Amino acid sequence: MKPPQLEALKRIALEGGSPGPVALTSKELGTLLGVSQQAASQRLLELLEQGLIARDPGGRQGRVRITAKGMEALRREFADYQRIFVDAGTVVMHGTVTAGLGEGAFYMQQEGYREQFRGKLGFDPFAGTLNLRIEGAELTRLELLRASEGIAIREFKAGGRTFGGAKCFPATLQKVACAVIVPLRTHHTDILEVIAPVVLRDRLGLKDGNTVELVIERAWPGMPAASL
Amino acid sequence: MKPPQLEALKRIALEGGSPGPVALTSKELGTLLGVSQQAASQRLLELLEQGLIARDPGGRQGRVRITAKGMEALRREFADYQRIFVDAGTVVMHGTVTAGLGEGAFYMQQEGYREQFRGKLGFDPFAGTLNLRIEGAELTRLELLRASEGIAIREFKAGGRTFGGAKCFPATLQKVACAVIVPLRTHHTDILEVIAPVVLRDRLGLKDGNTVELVIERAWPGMPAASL
DNA sequence: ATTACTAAAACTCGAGTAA
DNA sequence: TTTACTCGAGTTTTAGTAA
Repeated sequence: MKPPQLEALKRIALEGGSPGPVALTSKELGTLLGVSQQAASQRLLELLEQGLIARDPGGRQGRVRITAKGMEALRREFADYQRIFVDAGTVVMHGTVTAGLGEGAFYMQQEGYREQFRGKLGFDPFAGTLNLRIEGAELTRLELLRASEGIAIREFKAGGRTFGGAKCFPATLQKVACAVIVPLRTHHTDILEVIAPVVLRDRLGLKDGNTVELVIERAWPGMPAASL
Repeated sequence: MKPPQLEALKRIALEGGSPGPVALTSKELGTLLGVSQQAASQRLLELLEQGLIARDPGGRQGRVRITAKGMEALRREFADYQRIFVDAGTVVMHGTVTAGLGEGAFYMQQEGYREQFRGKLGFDPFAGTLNLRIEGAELTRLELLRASEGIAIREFKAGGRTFGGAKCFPATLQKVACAVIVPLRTHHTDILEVIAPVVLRDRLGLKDGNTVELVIERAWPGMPAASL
């Protein structure tokens, strides 16, 4: 299907052509598309020929509905946009460097976590985390991340208490490889914790209040389906 | 933006142009779009001129990324498709006529429900429900319905027990006006209950195992925003 | 290799108009 | 009213080719 035809089909759908039928003359469609009545008539004939729409048979003219085949075509298009906005393998987020309370370092000292990071991320993390505050519209992406699978970090027991499970995602912070950690028992905050084999603050000269760009890998080819 | 330009922008996004940049020559883009290298080059120039994409400045040529403005345009398009598939006012579902356990009739005899149906749906329902089993992909639409507002039916007490709240949606079953009832305390089943002023089984000659098409009104102009 | 210009071919559009 | 035909004008595309 050619782009102008797709545009027309989408327009008909937006006007209520599915499950339809909807009253829509070629003149009206032309106005909606910003083309002449003749051009709109042409589009309708093309869509008709491809079996993407049907015209009300016995009834009066000017009634159009989208066929199952037409809806299929639109759904394929919808899936493309979902890939772009929802299922994108890479998520970009901007965060403001924020002082943590030091708990990050406490957790990162636990050998139960460290051995998992070494094995699953391929690096030995520095015993501390960089806290990034996420704002506004990008909080949606944090939700997307929480809903994603990631690399599982098991819970474990040590020193008479339980350390909860988490998941992490490989990421890049200004060209430095790192990882984002999302606790499973999530305390819905706007803070994202980043670990790396180096001291990110020193390496990148970061100070509280600086804004950085983080590229997170949500999904990747050959991603282990089950790492639990 | 003209349809062919939108098509090209979407293609670039699918190839990873956001946050990009992605390596994409005009020849490759042409192949992906089914047009010549020259036409693809033309598209890139048009998109560039509108500020929808940017080319990698200092670096080697053939690297493209989509700008914030370009992503905005794609998001508008995405929103259109969401309107078509997610927010559509009318939901069409197919169901298989199924024998109920008779509880439907018990509930439909309660005056506490009947008076609400009379007032809010505008018809006096027959004291029984038609059970439709929903299958496969259409279960998603059932979820959509459960997430929709609908017309609220309040809970009430009678005979020493509490009858739970529900919501209902005006619907049409093979040209007969009816309504779909969704209990608030939903027992996530694949059964949809339909009520009508007539005995649907008799009126339409339905038998267990028949498949029928149900057109449900999820939203309508002038819909009461709050009926709770 | 790449991008993008020119010129001709191929389309698409809208005005006029028939049915 | 409406749809959809023809035809000239304008636009887009492609091949060839320069940079």
